[in-house]
Amino acid sequence: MTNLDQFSQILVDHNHSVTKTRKDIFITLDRSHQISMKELYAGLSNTNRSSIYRNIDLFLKLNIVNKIQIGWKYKIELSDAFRQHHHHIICNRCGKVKEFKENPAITQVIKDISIDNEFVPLSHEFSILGLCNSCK
Amino acid sequence: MTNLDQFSQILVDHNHSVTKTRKDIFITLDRSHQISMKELYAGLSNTNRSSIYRNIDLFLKLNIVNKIQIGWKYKIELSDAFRQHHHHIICNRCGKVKEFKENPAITQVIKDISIDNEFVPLSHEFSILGLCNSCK
DNA sequence: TTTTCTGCAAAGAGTTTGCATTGTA
DNA sequence: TACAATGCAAACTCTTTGCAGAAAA
Repeated sequence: MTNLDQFSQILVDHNHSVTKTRKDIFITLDRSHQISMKELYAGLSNTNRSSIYRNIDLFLKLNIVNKIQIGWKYKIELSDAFRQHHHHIICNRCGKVKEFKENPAITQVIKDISIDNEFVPLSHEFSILGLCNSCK
Repeated sequence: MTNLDQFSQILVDHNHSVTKTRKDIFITLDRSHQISMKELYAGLSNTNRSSIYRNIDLFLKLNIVNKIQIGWKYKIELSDAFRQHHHHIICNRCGKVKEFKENPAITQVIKDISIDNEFVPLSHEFSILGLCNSCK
């Protein structure tokens, strides 16, 4: 099953239509690692901005995408349902984003903290900010 | 030395004036854990929004405050220079934010990942999202 | 007194909304 | 066909900018 099939299935399961606009947005996201709203609607010039905003909103609710903070702004990326779970290393100077894989130590910390706080963890974010090899 | 003194010292050290507006903003931040821009300028009705934005911008550059993402929006909080380093547990339903202390396992992960990626880590963010005790 | 900071007003992003039209199931 | 989704235009919120006057060094 391709990512696009899986995506369509999620829409159907939640009684949403599988439209051309939605597939186009999904395909664009699937091709990029993380993308800003601006880049997204620049790359989809035939699609109205409102529709993109409405659909990203829907995708967030259905946990198809995540919103991540990069500096002052945010970007969108596909959720763990479509990509291996990972975190971000962000260069403060050039803004470049690298990814690193989830790590058992992180998983354990989340478990411990959640128990201490009587909290049900559903997701988490972890970013390391600093200077990349070429900027340091 | 109080937080306010330390704050003034940072401004002086970087050749910025210690103005009433800046002190007012700092005092408000010092009284709240994390605060949105809206709450900030609502609480400082005598101060113009532009000045608040300009000063928060300055505070970010001087590492007096941090920007943290809470759901779709961001909030501002004092940096580690003024508060014990910590992370956030955020309830997806009610939006409540709890804090938890830095943990040696996290520190170690950052060290390992940074070495692997030839990266100089300067700061990091870690948030656990899910459901709090009253919402679960 | 000189330089930096603030308030004001206006402009610019970014995002949301209502409604008529179109497309999907 | 009935309902959900889209496009369009307008409104709204959030943030930034230029400039003149006020405050800090």
